[in-house]
Amino acid sequence: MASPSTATRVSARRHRAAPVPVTRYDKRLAEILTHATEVFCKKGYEGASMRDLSRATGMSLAGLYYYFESKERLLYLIQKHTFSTIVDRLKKRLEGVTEVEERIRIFILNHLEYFLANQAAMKVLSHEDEALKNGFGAEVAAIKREYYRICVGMLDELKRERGLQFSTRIAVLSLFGMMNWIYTWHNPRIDADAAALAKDMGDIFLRGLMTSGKTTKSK
Amino acid sequence: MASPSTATRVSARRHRAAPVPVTRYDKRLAEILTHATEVFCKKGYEGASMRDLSRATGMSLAGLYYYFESKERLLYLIQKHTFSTIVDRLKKRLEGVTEVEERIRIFILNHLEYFLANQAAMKVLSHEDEALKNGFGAEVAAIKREYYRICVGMLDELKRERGLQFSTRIAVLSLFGMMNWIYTWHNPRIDADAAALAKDMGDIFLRGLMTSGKTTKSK
DNA sequence: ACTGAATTCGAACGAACGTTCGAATTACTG
DNA sequence: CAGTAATTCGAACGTTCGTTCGAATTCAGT
Repeated sequence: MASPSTATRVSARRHRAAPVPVTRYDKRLAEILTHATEVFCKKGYEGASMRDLSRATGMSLAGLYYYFESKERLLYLIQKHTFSTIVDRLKKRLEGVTEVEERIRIFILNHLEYFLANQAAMKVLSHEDEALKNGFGAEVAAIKREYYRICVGMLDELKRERGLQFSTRIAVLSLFGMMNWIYTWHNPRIDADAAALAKDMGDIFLRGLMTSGKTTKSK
Repeated sequence: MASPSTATRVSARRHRAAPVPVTRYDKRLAEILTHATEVFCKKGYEGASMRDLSRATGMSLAGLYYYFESKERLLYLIQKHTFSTIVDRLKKRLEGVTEVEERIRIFILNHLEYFLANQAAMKVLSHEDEALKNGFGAEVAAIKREYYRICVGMLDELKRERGLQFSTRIAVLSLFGMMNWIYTWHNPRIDADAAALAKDMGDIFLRGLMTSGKTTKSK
């Protein structure tokens, strides 16, 4: 029998950093995902055809369907992998860091670094947000919610710790807006790198919040 | 002979607030644009079919082509009209206002008010940014550049007047990010209105810039 | 070198796409 | 009310879409 095509297997288990077999299948799938990401980025999910993907990957139209069962599932695989990776990296970076402001700075830096290093994937993630139908969309939305809540937690802590007053929801979503909008304008030839951008945006955002207290500075 | 279909006419002249004839043609076109905006917003430009538009407007598939010669030109009409309107309103509101900070506040308020009052149109404008091919895209891009430059001018003035230090480009694009991202999250049932949002975002942004002097953080 | 499983392919499917065209209908003017 | 222009439509066009399927090819283990 052939045709796995569910692409859920990805070489069996994933828990507890096993050697990770990285079968032929996995490598090929990863290649396809990379090329597909580029195409989706350039033409949009709806605007990209399976024939475009076939051309970009060098694989026949029918051959692609050995690796995933539908175009929508392909987008799901890209989004799921991209978002999971960024969340995982964030958690690793936050380990052991307790100071609130530094945690928020790390959050911003992690986001922007990954964003710029994987521009195509992040554009697909941001731009094709609503492209997945009910079934597939739910799982990606769950990861997004987790990511969102991490940021909410940080800002709530900052608020409590320094007695500030602002709407956490608006603040978080404003921050996401600043960062995610990058995919519409960032030009690696003229714009600064992730670290510099993270500093600038972090300055604007944090200083903006920090002077928002109703309390007069008592010190 | 029939079929204007260029849709450039829009009842002849437009300069100098004439009575504006508002012909039958103009009214019908405006109706179609409204419905089309809704459809593009819901399904995306590529994802929306001419048959979807036919259903939404109640007009036959062929009938639509009496008002515009292609789907792309329809998107162009929507974007051009939306963007021109927001720029016009901004200029009117800025007349006579000289204080820098107030001008920036007006800029933010104008943007958010129009954004929330015309959510569908603004989402189509933001989201389908790259959908127009060379010919059509250039004109919309020109309006966008003008809008962008207005904001750059304000921030440069703020910078000079108060002796601040920050990258105008990053600041402007961060502000646009904050504001434009709204289309991905704003829920009229739970979120505040434009005025409140403009205040919150204006506070974060302006205070963030204002304390951006050379001064190091005071611990 | 042989063999069964894993991978790839050419060719085709029906459906949906954007667009066209001549005829039919509706609205306006005299 | 007639006649002309403005508007709308049904039906079809050629293309391209996502997907399928059986056969062909390549790979891994003996």
